[in-house]
Amino acid sequence: MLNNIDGSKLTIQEICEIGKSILNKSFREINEDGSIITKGGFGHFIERHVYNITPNSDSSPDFKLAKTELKVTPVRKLKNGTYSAKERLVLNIINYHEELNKTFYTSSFWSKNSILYIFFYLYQPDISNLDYIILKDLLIDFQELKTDLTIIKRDWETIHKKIKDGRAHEISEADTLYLAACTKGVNSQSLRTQPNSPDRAKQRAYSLKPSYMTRLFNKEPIDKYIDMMVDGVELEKLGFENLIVNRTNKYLNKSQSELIRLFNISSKSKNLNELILSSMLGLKNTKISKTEEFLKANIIPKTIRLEENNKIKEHMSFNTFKFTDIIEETWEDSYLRDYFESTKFMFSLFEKQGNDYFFRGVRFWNMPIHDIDNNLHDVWHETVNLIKQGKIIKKSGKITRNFFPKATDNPVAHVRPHAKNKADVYPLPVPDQLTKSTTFTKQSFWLNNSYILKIINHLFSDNSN
DNA sequence: GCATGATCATGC
DNA sequence: GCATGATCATGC
Repeated sequence: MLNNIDGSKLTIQEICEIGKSILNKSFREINEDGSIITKGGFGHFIERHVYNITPNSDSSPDFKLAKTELKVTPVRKLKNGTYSAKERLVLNIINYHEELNKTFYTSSFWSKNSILYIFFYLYQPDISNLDYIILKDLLIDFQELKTDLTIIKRDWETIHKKIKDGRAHEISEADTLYLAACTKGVNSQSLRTQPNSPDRAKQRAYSLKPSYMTRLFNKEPIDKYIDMMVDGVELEKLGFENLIVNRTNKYLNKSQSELIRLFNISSKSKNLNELILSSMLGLKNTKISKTEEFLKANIIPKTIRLEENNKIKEHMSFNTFKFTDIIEETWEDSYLRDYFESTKFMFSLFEKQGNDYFFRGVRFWNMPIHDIDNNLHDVWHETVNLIKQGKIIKKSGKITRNFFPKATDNPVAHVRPHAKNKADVYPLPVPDQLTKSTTFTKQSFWLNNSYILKIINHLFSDNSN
């Protein structure tokens, strides 16, 4: 496009000026020699054809003078007209040995990615990737995003601590809020050695979570979202999760009815507890899940009720899956695995005593990789196998019995109906052996109440927070 | 009483 | 109209 420029010598202003000139253009329009784009090649394409940079794998940023890293990433348009990031933004690969003795500001993450210049293009499933359109450019200087930087710094320290502790093989994306260590390799067999442990760990790269990328892309109509007005000093000292735990601890052991009176809540709905939690955090008329921090970090609030016999009555439900989709997946790229590896939960615990439920606090949790890749994998694998064989219905009648894994079959999860009613169905890829039916009631994966109870007992066993 | 199947309530 | 979070109902 511009052959007389040298990307390595451009200033930030010049980079952005050139960047603006390719907005609303397709890759085909930018490209002049008809070259194709291979997987992951969008970045190289822009480097080569727009900025005259020869792709390399330096530890320094692409634009040397401007100390700015170039990124090109897809968004997709949802049915409701809004946009969301299609993927996490993958940054540099982590060398566990080299990162060991670094601090945040000397880390490979910071030296390469402290300033990002990002192009978002619109992904569309049925067209050639050369026809994707560049929708937007965005310059991100993390120094200027104070709250984000505080959280990202803490995220980096969380990852760093696992490396230091010889636990790189236990790293999970959901350990952290905005900055994550995602797997990056040809396959799950891309293992690397790590310091302080004989166990080999999956190759990982720093990345910005999809939820965070979605917020970056949608930054303009910011009035729709509300920051939690977290205090910078407090955030730096405690970290986001402890800050939330501390704030809500003020209301420990108060009953639901007392809290409703205190906060003047009139609703009788099922999300009552979420409204109570919002009020504890000082949010007026805003759901916690709609706040800036929860949106960026993809934290899902869940309410847990402990009964008087110290048991949890209900299992925990998740999204339904399509029988036709799940059999096309491999475990490594399955929706289920991705969901649990990248989602953090905020559990708020209410314990029953007499006729009321008493607030026992809030804890954050994400599923350990070991549970994901063992027990959860078993349930998923068994389910996929049954669908592929058309082995679904065991006994048909007023109450239908099915072959899917039960809560008693596995310590972590099981499969159960999750639908409007029995007639609310998805198509089966293979007709059911017994009934020849080509559809079946929508199902979802559920976490066993016994598993949740174990987690709760563990999370709430130390009363230091 | 528990495990599993069935369905409700809300919000977008 | 449907996804999502949550809870109810039935049968062993």
